[in-house]
Amino acid sequence: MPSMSSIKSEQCTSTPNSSGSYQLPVNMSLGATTSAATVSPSTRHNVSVTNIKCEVDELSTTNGNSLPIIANYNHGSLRIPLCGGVDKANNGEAESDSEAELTNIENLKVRRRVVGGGAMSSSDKNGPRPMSWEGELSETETNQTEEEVMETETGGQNGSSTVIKSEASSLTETLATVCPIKTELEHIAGELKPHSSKLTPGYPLCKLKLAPTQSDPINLKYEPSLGGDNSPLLHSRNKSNSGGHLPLPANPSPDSAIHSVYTHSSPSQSPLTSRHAPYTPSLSRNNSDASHSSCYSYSSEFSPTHSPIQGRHNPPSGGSIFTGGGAGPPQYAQLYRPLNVEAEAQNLSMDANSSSVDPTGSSNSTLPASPAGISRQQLINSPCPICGDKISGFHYGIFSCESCKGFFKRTVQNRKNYVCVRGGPCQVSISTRKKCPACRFDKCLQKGMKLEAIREDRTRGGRSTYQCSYTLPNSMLSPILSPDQAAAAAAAAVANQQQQRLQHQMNGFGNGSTSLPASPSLGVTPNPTCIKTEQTDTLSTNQSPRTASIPALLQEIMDVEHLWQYTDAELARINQPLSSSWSGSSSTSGGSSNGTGGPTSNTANNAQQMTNPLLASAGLSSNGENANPDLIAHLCNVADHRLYKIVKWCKSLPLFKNISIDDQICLLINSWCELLLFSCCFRSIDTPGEIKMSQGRKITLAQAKSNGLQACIERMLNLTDHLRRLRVDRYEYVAMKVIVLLQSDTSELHEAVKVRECQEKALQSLQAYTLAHYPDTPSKFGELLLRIPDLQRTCQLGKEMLTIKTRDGADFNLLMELLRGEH
DNA sequence: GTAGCCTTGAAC
DNA sequence: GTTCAAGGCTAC
Repeated sequence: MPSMSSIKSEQCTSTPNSSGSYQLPVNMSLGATTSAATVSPSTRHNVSVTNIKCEVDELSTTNGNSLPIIANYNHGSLRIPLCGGVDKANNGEAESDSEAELTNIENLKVRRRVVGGGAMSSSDKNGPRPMSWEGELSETETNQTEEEVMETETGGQNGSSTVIKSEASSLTETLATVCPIKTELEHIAGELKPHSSKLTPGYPLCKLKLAPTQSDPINLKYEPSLGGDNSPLLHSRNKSNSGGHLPLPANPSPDSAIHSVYTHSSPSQSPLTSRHAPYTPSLSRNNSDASHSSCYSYSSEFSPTHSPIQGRHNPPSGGSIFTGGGAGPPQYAQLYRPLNVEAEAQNLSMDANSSSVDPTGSSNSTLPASPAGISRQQLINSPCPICGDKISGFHYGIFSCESCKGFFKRTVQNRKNYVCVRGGPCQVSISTRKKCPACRFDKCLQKGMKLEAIREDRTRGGRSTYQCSYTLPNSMLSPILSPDQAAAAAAAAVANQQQQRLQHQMNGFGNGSTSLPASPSLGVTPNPTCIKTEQTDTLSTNQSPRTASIPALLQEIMDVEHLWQYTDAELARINQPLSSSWSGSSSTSGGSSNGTGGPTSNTANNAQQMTNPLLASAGLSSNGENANPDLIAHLCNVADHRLYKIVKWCKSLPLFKNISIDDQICLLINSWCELLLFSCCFRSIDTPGEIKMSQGRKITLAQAKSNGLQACIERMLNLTDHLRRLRVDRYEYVAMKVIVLLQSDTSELHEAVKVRECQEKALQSLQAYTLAHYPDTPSKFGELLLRIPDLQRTCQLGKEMLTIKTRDGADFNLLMELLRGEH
């Protein structure tokens, strides 16, 4: 993994060319190896823009690294300096370690996607109707195990905790062999839970944990062979997991860190989703096309030995492991279409027609019924996978009872965000399903209910056409899939659930009718240059009045900007320890190093870190008067939370959602710091000479000098001055963030072209916007882009400083892991 | 808020 | 016309 430091610091003078165009600093990210990023002329997207062409020239640095320093924009001659950081040679060792770690992880990475990803393409419109038969089965066999665990958990808080650990452990073991990254997520999920419980009142992040929220046999049954943990990082974490914290490994992988926070916090980009057409966060009944190409995977309640499924149909053409002829339950494939399995583990595809089943339950095939199969009626007679009640039909993606159907409908339609007072998971049964709606909803998602099945327009009648995306449980996978494949599917199952949950959470934002914080209030000082702050909820996005001169894409980007911001409630909770009861013992991240409240670094470092621009960029900081030794850990944890916010934000971006998960992670690794610092600078536009932190706190250059942060703050001030001079408004700001995020010139990208195209769209939108709104300053677009190299260099300085300041061994979670990874 | 029953309407 | 998965209604 190239590091930022691989780019040699260099600064040039920029001048516009005679044609008025600019060279785009394409290589604004961190790659040591760069490629030409060409933004080809395009007239797409209904945006009238000047054609953009970006090319990157490479320049050999003194240490032999290829340094892209020139981007030719629109045949222009303006040479944009690319600012780098320290010489790569200075960080060669660390980088090497990082790369080695990444290589390990990369090699072990779960296969998430279908090659080609075309299974869900619109060309499959002639497929069968979705669902009808593809759905839940009896959990007769699994109930016992589940109930046993539930009984344990109902023993109280301790019991609950035990169950959670047990499940996490089980899942860890399940995934450890082949899915080290996912396993890391489990650890991080557990670690971040305390964070979350303090952070988000409406829908705590703890609910985003990857560990099953119920005692799910999916994760309990599968017991892969261990010993396949090839990740030193994972191994380290496994060993130290007992404490519930995440000790940093000796050679922490920045990739793993980002991956962890990324997938954990927002798995909305599930392998399934990644294959979909652009996915709208809204709950709309708008996917009829996609529905015809729907693929199904198993519900999570399969019991292979008690399968109620009857296989009566010819196996799909093309063949798959599910089509019979071998060991395992091939009959399942004739009724259930394991999308996730196909996508992630097998790259299989099942022909929809061939897998169709008569919705009435009557056999329409001459194939003999499977001994294990049952009719639809038998299927309906099975217990509801959520509560165990009688199944009434196929509702929102699974076979469920009427009450759970209604509950799911009410919860989604009314955008309820329940919070489990116990922190979950609570038992959900017929007798207890009313007790904890939070856990019940969790289980609905876990079992496969789909948010998109709820019709936004509340249209009645008709057949629903959403995409069904169950995840094959390991109990089903194990006989027919390799442990790798099964684990991949299990991971996808969890991710799918997380995706749904996050989606629901996102849909709840900004809606006053929910129990969530009433609105996505901005956690930072509103910028005076903000010309529009349309904070529409996702459901009403399409109906919101739009300014015609604002490109649709830009508006979409703006619409998710609230995810970047902290709510007032979040800010209040996060900042609480700064001013009151921060005792140190609650250091959620530093449990292994400073959990007792002892100092983790000296006072000087403390003071410096309190005003560290990176922490400041997180939107939170101390005023420097709080000398509590654990403040550093707290602030860094705050920065961790900021990373989570970034993840949530970026995964909701209209462009970003269509990028593969691997590339999303890569992009995020490369740009997270730039994004943070840029937001901090933008926030400070109205305070010349000061970098504005949260809640009105500011840091001046003089203060920075005393803390040894002069260089970084100076650059931040300089960048802020430019932003002020350019009168960067909020739309431009959000567009630039996306452009910074979508750097396609890192060698790690699997689909660099796709990323480049996405960036191109963002560029076009920004250009169209600036031309439309600032016709008197046609150079504004180019000048905005010119600020990105400044941002990069500033970021590099900030990271270096923070890295130096924290080399005393303190454990600061993701942020520190990222820093140690030289990212 | 829950949950059983009813109504609706697109797909077949 | 039938099916069935949506949303609606309403007693509790």
